Amino acid sequence: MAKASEPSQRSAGAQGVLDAAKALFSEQGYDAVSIHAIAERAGVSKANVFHHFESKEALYLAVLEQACARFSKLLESQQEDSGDMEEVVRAFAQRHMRLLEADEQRAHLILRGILTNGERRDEGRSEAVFAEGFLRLVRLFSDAGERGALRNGISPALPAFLLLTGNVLYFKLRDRITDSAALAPDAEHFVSMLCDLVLHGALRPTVESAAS
Amino acid sequence: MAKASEPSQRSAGAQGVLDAAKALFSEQGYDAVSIHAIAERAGVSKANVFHHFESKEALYLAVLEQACARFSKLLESQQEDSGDMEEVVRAFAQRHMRLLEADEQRAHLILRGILTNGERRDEGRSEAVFAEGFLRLVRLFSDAGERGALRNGISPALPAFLLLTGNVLYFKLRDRITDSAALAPDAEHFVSMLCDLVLHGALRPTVESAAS
DNA sequence: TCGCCGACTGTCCGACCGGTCACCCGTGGC
DNA sequence: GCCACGGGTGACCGGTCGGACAGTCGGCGA
Repeated sequence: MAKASEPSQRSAGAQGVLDAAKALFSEQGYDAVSIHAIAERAGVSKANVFHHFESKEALYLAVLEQACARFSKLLESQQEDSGDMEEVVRAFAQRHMRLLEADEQRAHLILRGILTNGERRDEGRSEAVFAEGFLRLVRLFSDAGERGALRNGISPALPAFLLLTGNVLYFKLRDRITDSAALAPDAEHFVSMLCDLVLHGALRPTVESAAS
Repeated sequence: MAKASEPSQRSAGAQGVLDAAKALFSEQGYDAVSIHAIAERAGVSKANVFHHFESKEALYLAVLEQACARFSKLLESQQEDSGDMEEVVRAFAQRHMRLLEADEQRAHLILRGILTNGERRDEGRSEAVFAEGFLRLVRLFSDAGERGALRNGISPALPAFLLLTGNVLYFKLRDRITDSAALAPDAEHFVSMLCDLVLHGALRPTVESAAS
């Protein structure tokens, strides 16, 4: 049977189930979604879902795996050799945000996997794709630290952490903050401002950055 | 019946159910926890749970309400009139982190309510307790901005956002980062470093902060 | 033409879900 | 002695869950 294999190219029916499951899981979470609901949304019978995936858990894992794989692929296709490190960091953060916004279901799915700890249903896959971006950013700041560009007492992991979690939480919460306290007019402005603050807060001042 | 009232002083049995529910909800989420499991943990019968709370949803809400009320009370009991604003911010963030750590179940419960959007089971209560701290911090930075202490292009909401979300995500993820990339030896160091970065990144440099 | 195979379905199952109900029991007031 | 009452219980309800299974159908290679 083709259930356990991973041809990365599913049959049309299986992909339809996968898409329906992705939509529902991403917005309601694992427990709140029934196989019946997935089948209905995909326009197939419930039994057909089990024909393509051997269990609900396996289906969830397949959905998440596909999401992580695509996100990861897009993330690592980002080159980062364009001159000075400030620009590299800004470009990275900006593209990271665009990656989140490119497929909101995918992003919410992965974030759900990271933020709902304990359950361990995803076998750490969503965590891994987060760590991937995180470690790349850490390396950038770590290199800067070895060049003496980091301020004293700042761990290289901190600005990396703030950049990523800032992006992620802005993405998750933006529609619930907008009016109470204006954070930013849109995502691009937010990322720009975020980079500005974090870079200025983490890096040792240079000569040309004397102006505020 | 005492079900709908809110005497804030439950009977011993009811509080036992409430405590068991808090523990389970906070670590598994609403859907994954059954009344049976709550009853078993509380050492009472399932029917007894319904004797004290009229539905599962009402029980969840009661748990969350108690958690939010206590967190909110502790949060607003923090005075913040101790000299210069840097120290006020540092103290605020430090106490905010201690508030998270003081009762991890409570913190996870509230964070779950904030991060699992959409479902709207909590009627926005956990969101409100987050906004409470957020708006207080925003006001601090907003005042600083009016005194001209904020760097150009920095919205007062941004440092407030970073401080709170930094705390929260460190709290949620710390045990899954520790070895891969050292973020901080402990929570107190993290908060200290976080404040350092955010304040330095948000505030206009003063004369005595010329040293890195 | 036939047989096979994979996609797909209707139907059924046991388990468990949230919730109800009649009932029991210890205690305090009369 | 007796009754009212609130905490607590076991048995039970309808419904839904994830999952199993036998079987139908259409296409395709021999």
